Amino acid sequence: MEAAALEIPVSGDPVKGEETTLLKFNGGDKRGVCDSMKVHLMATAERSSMENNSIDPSTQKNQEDRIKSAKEEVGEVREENERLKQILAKIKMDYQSLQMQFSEIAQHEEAKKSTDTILTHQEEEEETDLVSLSLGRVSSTESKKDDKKTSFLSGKGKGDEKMDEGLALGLECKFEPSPTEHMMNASPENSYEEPKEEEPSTETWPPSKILKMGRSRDEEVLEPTHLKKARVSVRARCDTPTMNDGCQWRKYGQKIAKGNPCPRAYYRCTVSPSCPVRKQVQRCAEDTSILITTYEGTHNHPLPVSATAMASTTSAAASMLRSGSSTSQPGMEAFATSSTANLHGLNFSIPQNSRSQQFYFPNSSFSTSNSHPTITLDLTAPTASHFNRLSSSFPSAPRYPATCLNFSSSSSSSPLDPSNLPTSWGTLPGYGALSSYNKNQIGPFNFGRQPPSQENIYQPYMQKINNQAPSQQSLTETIATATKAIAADPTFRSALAAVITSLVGNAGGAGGGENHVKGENPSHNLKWGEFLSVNSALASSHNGVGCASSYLNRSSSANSQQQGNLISYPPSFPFSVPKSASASPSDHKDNIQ
DNA sequence: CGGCTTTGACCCGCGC
DNA sequence: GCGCGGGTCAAAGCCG
Repeated sequence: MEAAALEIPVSGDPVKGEETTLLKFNGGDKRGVCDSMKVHLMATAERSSMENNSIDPSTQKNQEDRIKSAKEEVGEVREENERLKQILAKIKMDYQSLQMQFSEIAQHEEAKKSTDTILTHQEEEEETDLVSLSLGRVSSTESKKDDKKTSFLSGKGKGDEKMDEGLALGLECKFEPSPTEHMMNASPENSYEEPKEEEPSTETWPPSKILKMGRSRDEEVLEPTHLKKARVSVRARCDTPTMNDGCQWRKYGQKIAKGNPCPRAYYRCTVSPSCPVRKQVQRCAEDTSILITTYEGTHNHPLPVSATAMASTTSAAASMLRSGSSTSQPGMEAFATSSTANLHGLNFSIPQNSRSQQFYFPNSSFSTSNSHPTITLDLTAPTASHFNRLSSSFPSAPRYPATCLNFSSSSSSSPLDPSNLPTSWGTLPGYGALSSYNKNQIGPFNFGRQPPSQENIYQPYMQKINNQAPSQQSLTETIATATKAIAADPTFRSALAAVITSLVGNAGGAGGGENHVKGENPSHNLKWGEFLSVNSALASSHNGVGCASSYLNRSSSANSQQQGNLISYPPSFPFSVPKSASASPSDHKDNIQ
């Protein structure tokens, strides 16, 4: 507030040449005015009292005049004070209004920048081969913040967040192999490109594809070197050595890769002897709680229903990757721009010429390294901290994915929460404070564990397990989101339509996949809701450890009533219950019955 | 005993 | 051509 200084000449009798006193005060300060008046009056009184010693009628008149003048001055000062107060009030109001306007403008700017920063961040990520792709995982708080942006998509209550989260992943990335690929492979390049689907969501494999999928090296050699199999990398927080994607894997090697002290394990699909699919599992060096699973190749056999979720997800991602690398950029750009808000984000990095073009979708990313185009599904980082992946997302970010399957997080009531862990977990060597275990629990994205031998390599890292919580969105919300995305982006309509079809059409999880070679999973015969419910029950009764499965289980039981309500959710992630995370054949021996 | 994991060796591609 | 690193093989060991 400005100081309006008033100088009030307080003069004595001019005639007598009395000294003049200047009273200064701040206009807005009422107290200052009063004090000034006091001073003035006191000075006047003193003079009058002194002058009274030599009483003189004429001087008395002068004193009275002075008093009057002083009173007048006081009145003037008061008026001035009032004026200044008014001015001050005006200034204050103006300031407040300007402040509000500024805040509004700032908000608008941030909203605009949110999309701009996307591109900026993508440039940052060009340095890496694998660009993070977080499928909408957002913290609970962040998700609320993002509600503004995505509210038009979701428009759903909080209660359903959990379920949607699991489904969101499917919606965002799950594609029915056939329709999606047909669409995506429209470009000439794709005609001979190796299928990137890691795990097809359905059994409907195009014959041509199956023929392509030879495991023999001879066939692979035929592939153009520059078009090696695309890879789909899934980053997820998981306390278990590998995440259970529902498929059967056999470990055939392990190496210490450069730049990461954590060993990289190599698995191959054992569902079919000739299945060419490989996967690599490695912990993130910067955040060992994050498990990076990279899929390569395409299954040449029907998949268990439990494996279709991840298969669909990776398939969709791979399809997008291929599409992005082969189709015209405008298409992808359109997809990116229109889907950014709707689909919780995919970050596409599509090299064009020497420089990669990236299209940001908050939680997902595409990138193509030289020989292995890779798409990373980052299920670890909140959308907002997408670019803080690897390191910052874990410690700081609330672990409440808003839109995706929650691979890594668990709520306070999560199975990973010590308070909820089976008591027997307390002493499991590989899990720090955790303990022994019995069986894996069934469930979608069941991050199963591996035998102790394999867990050993991760023992040091298991100690970082933290309590994490899932947050999921409703199926309807997700579908609404996808629907809007479709509406918004013509180039991606088909793909998302396929996704939705796959999600909804598969509801009930009937048939589809076949049970594992070894060990039947009774839950396969259950509908989605039943599946979840059963899983919940099993989780509690068998000391289940699965990551995502437990989350979904929980969400299922949370949204419904324990095991009571059987919500028929699409079997996006109906994974089986392997004993080990790798879901190896042997693992299924111990499938929960 | 069968099957899986482990792990060192080997192969291959790539960059210098 | 050489070295490095990624990926795979396969024998040995382990486990149920």
